[in-house]
Amino acid sequence: MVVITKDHFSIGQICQSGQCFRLRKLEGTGKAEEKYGLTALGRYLEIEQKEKEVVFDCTREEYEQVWKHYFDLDEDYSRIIGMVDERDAYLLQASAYGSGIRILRQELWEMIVSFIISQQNNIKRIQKCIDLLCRKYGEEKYTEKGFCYYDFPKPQALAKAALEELYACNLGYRSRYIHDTAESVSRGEVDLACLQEMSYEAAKAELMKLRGVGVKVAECVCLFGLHRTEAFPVDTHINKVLRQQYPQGFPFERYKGYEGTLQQYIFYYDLMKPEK
DNA sequence: CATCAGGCGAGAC
DNA sequence: GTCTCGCCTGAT
Repeated sequence: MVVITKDHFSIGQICQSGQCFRLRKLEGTGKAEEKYGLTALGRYLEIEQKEKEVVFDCTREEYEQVWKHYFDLDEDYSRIIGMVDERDAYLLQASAYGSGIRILRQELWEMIVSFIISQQNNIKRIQKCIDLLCRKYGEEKYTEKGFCYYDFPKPQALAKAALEELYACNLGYRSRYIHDTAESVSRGEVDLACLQEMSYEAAKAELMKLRGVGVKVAECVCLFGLHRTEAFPVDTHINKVLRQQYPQGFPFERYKGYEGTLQQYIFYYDLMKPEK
């Protein structure tokens, strides 16, 4: 057990922010007891959200070596929120509302597949699709306590899948995209290892060579899979907010390097705030 | 029944 | 280069 007491860190908000589709609230836990399960990096982790602290069910060593980095706990998010223009009432409200969100450092390949699936789709169904893919094509593993979980499938495993089988995973027309993208990556036509070293624009262009990856998906992959926090994915929610709240244009210049973090606050606020 | 969910690709111009 | 359209599928 590792107990973390840190500002701007809410597992519940991260879970609902829709950046990680394999962080789930465990059934049967309510307001009094909020427990979450996360499958990532070939591991399974249980996390409990308490009033002012987050409890990781792992050793101090695993926390220091793996999860601290994964949850971006070295970044000071109060500094980012503090950058918000005092006169920008909307952004002040949005960033305060989702102040416990962090930009996770997730796995690149998983992000590519997950955000291809996300297009014209809703979070619930996206999670279901990913569950099915993991069960069918991911490696089956067990925790020390005997809990069964599945790794995210490798590119080669998905490239081998028949198109009909992908349709059976509820992917719909995205089946073709997943199939072709898995082939491109497993053949090395797009080298994922190189992306880390590339500039943001170059990495984005490289990702867009993959079928089913357009501007929006590429930006999500850059933000969540490469931790390029300058990426600012514009989807239907963000588009609506930009039209309604920023008819003169969003002040991107002011927030250079942190656009993606603000995008998450705006997205989450628009998605979650009561009575729209 | 129509519309929408964190869009994209193909084709027309 | 920009614009339009069709697309799997489940929820409302």
